[in-house]
Amino acid sequence: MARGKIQIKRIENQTNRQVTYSKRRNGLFKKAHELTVLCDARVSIIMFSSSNKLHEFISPNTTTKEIIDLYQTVSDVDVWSAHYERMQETKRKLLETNRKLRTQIKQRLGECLDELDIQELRSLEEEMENTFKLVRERKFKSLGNQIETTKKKVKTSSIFTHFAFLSYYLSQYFRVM
Amino acid sequence: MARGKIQIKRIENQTNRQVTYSKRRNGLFKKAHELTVLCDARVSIIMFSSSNKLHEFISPNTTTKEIIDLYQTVSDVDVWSAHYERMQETKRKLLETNRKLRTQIKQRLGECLDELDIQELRSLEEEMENTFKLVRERKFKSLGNQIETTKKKVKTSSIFTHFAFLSYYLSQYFRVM
DNA sequence: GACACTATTTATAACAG
DNA sequence: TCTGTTATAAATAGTGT
Repeated sequence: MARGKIQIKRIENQTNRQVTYSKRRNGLFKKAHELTVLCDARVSIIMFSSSNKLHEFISPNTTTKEIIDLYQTVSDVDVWSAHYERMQETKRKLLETNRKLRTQIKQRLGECLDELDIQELRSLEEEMENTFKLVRERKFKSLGNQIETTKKKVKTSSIFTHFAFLSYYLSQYFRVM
Repeated sequence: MARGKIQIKRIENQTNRQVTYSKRRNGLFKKAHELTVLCDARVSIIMFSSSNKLHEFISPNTTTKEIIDLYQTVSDVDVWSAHYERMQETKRKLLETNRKLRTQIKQRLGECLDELDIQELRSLEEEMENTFKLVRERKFKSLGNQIETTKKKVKTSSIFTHFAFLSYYLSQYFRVM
């Protein structure tokens, strides 16, 4: 018997609370099911008891995941938004950085030079000149290393192989100079 | 009046269905609220009407996100991972692209040349040489444009300004040659 | 469409076994 | 702790405004 009007406030007695939780949970789920059938709706109920026990209801012919995905799509107060926005921002910045890097590379390939003013062209020219020298030196050094290695290998390699490399080296050497 | 036992089956009349949906939804939310207070529980209800309208209930002092996060932790249903993984993958790829672009630029600044073999050095050398020429030509052309502009402006500019620019132009010209 | 009424059904708090 | 009973509160279908 519901003796006296129910006061809606926390049931302090642990046992009564537990019993009421169980009963009302069933009631709630029953109502949810009726609503589903009567009104052709989809309902997801997720609940945690005071002891953090999970109970859920989900309308037949759907899944909780489906409902949550839809919820995410439809609702503006997007539970995922904090993460999502942050990642979107990161992605945006990375794309922007990549774009700038690509422009730099293009300019170092002689493209998009129109965008540069005379000062920028001068810097770039100087930079290219320096790097060109560095690369040339490096290549020369690399060739030097190779000929050293070849000298050491010469005893075990055929005179033909040795000669072939020497020819290549010399051609590169004069190309470089 | 609830005249006659309610049959739990879809209400075919569109209007009645809509009304019942609204009424029962309120009833359900009220019950959920009572359960929250009486039993110290947390409840999340997400529902979609037959016309895909979203309605939700969430216990006070919590958020839908919290409940869903907890739900995900406790149950095995993996709600966000699909989205999350996809974005992580995108980010990873962008960072990788970014890294490669930076390496290319460094090499075009004469750094990190150790990583290149002789063939790569040769390509790079050639590329640098070509670009250097392009940049030089471009600068020369840019200077040419400036002197043209200056010629046209000469009537309205002082002879001093004109002479000063010409000196600069000539210094650049001989620098370029 | 929202609200008011009301006969009835339904849910349930307190209690009992 | 659970299951059942029951007096009573609450919900609500159908109707009217």
